[in-house]
Amino acid sequence: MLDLPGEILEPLARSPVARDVAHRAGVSTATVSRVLNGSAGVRADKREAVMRAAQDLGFVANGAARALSTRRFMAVGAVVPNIENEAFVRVLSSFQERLRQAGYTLVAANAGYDLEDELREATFLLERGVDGLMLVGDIHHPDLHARIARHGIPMVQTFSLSRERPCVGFDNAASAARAANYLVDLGHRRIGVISGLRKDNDRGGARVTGIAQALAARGLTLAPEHDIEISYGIGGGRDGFRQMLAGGAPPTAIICGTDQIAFGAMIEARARGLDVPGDLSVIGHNDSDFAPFLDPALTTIRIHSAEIGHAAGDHLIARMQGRPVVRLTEIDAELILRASTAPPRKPARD
Amino acid sequence: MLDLPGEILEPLARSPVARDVAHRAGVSTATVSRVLNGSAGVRADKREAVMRAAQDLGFVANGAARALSTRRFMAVGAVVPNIENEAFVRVLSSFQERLRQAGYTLVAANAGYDLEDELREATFLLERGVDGLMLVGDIHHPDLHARIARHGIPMVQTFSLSRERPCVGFDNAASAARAANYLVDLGHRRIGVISGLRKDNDRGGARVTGIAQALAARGLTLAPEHDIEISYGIGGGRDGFRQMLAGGAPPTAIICGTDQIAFGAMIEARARGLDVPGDLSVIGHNDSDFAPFLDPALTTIRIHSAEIGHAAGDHLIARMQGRPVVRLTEIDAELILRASTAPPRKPARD
DNA sequence: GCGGTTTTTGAAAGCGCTTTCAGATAGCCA
DNA sequence: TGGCTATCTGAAAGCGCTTTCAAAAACCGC
Repeated sequence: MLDLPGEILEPLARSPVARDVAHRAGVSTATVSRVLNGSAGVRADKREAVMRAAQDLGFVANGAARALSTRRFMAVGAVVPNIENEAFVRVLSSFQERLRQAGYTLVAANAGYDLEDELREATFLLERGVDGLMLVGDIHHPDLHARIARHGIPMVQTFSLSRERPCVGFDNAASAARAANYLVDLGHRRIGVISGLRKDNDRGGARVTGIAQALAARGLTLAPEHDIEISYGIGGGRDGFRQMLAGGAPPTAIICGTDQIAFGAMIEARARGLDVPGDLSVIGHNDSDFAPFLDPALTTIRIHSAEIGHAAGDHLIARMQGRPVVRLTEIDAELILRASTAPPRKPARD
Repeated sequence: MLDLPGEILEPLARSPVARDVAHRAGVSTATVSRVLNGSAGVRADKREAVMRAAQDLGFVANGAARALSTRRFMAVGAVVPNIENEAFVRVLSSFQERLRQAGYTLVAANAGYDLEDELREATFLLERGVDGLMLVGDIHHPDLHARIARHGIPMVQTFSLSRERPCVGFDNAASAARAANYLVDLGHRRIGVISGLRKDNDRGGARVTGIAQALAARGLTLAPEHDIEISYGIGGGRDGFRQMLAGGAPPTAIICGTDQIAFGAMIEARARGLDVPGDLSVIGHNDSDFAPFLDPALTTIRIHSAEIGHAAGDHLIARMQGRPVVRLTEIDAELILRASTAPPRKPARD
């Protein structure tokens, strides 16, 4: 059965509880609790005795009982659109890192870009008793915030900025606009966009808006046939670029919603005999691992995922501990210049 | 404040508890519990009343209290080496899908390829009261299984097969051997391996062993200078292939621990003027999203991650519900042939 | 060695739910 | 309608921990 060194453990019949420890140490459960939670005011000898007894018995406090008693679960929930998406995974990972350090457990759920599903998953987490909640974006089911408020737990939104809610993110419109301006500065006049699904996705929407506005400010327009919305992934990028070519004069540069989409678009461009960046400049989003290794290396907007996760974690921890926080934390996205962008071969003049 | 339609809600002072619902419905908390847990034997009118009262009050049962009472947390833990790794993410995602359907919550933790850390994280989850645990691989800290046993909860290992423990996985040695045999059949004689870190990683180790044995069976050997161990990632693959070239006669084919490594190796090969697959055949592992889109498209060993996750989930759910299960589930990995492998240009004859 | 602190300590009361058990109701048949 | 059984229902006892509160013990200066 069990073979921890030194002592035969109780037959698995019942795992030890605080009372057992108290008994063995010759104190009350109150003292056991005090010792195990590090509160002061326990005489050294008793403290020792409790420690040893707990050790000997292999005592592990029952989390449910503790949670019930303290009314804190020491768990935090996160609902992200796609738990398999690299960008969200990175944020979750760094978010969890912080939580873990503070003794919290992360419980992540998948909303699949659907507000109803997001509400359902968030509700599930609330029922589980999470002490805080992380969401992505600023568009949610109308009931969601009421439900969260009802539980009286703090919430923080990530990835985009919000004027109403606590958030940690960046200005999607501004960073996409920066990419657009960069392309215009290079001499591009016909610029296209391939974004992922924009429904219920403020990030995607804001990016396109930002680009359109940036172009407008320079006297250009985002032609409808150059504004493509497709499903995520490399395949989506290929399809998207194909669609774009189907619509009249081809763009000389495109901005893509993710690096995967950009990769797909580059593949399709090459398949059509177009040179990147000679005939087509390409900009991605997220700075995926593979972005610097593509051929040509991909210019992309780097989202500082780790910082977002850390900041969101710190924010929530602070609020759960009743400390003051700033409502909005902006983590700047950064345009990483690589080889997939260049001036258009012959400056388009339309 | 809150604005659910129809009724003013209690000021957030205290969220409603079962007693409130009981009061409002004119029944006891016992009946409330019975209704909310769907147990039979409650008269229709009372059931209705309880349902409506719960609805009106926005009642959500306190998970901790329920867990304390039922002694089941309805949560399952998973400790994976790297929560950001695509292969593990996919398994976690499908694993969670199943758990979620059965009403369980997944709590995932990161072990970082370190047995001590794995033990620590698993202990943390056990303390939280998970009802089941998923691990990766068959190598663990010597104390880990004793601790799990002490909590009396079921555990399932994934990704590799085990002769001792319940598991869902595939035969890493056999599938890697298949890749090696395929290369030998193509006419390759000098075959190299670039694997990720093998310390505390039975999957990596088994794969290399499988390859070495397959080669041996065909009268070939895996030269030490062609057996490279590097850190994961595209950069690792580049470095690995560079190292391999530094050691004498270059291989005509390599098998890589992940598609990322394979991608890196291909980049390095091209940078050296080697043609893939003309001068070098490359096989990866995992069939990542980008594998079919590389140039040339990558031959790789596809791990059926979704099946592993589902099977692991089903296994654990069954055991938590006291149903019988098979101890070992093998999910075959599959060699996906693409364009990165071909016969060697001039059959090596040494 | 004594009265008056200042620490330590344990008994006991929850936390909010489930579940047992016995009593109350309803249902059924004669 | 009465008696007996089959259903329903509520009171109350936990689940295992934290925390309050008052009592006990230790400490202190004189």
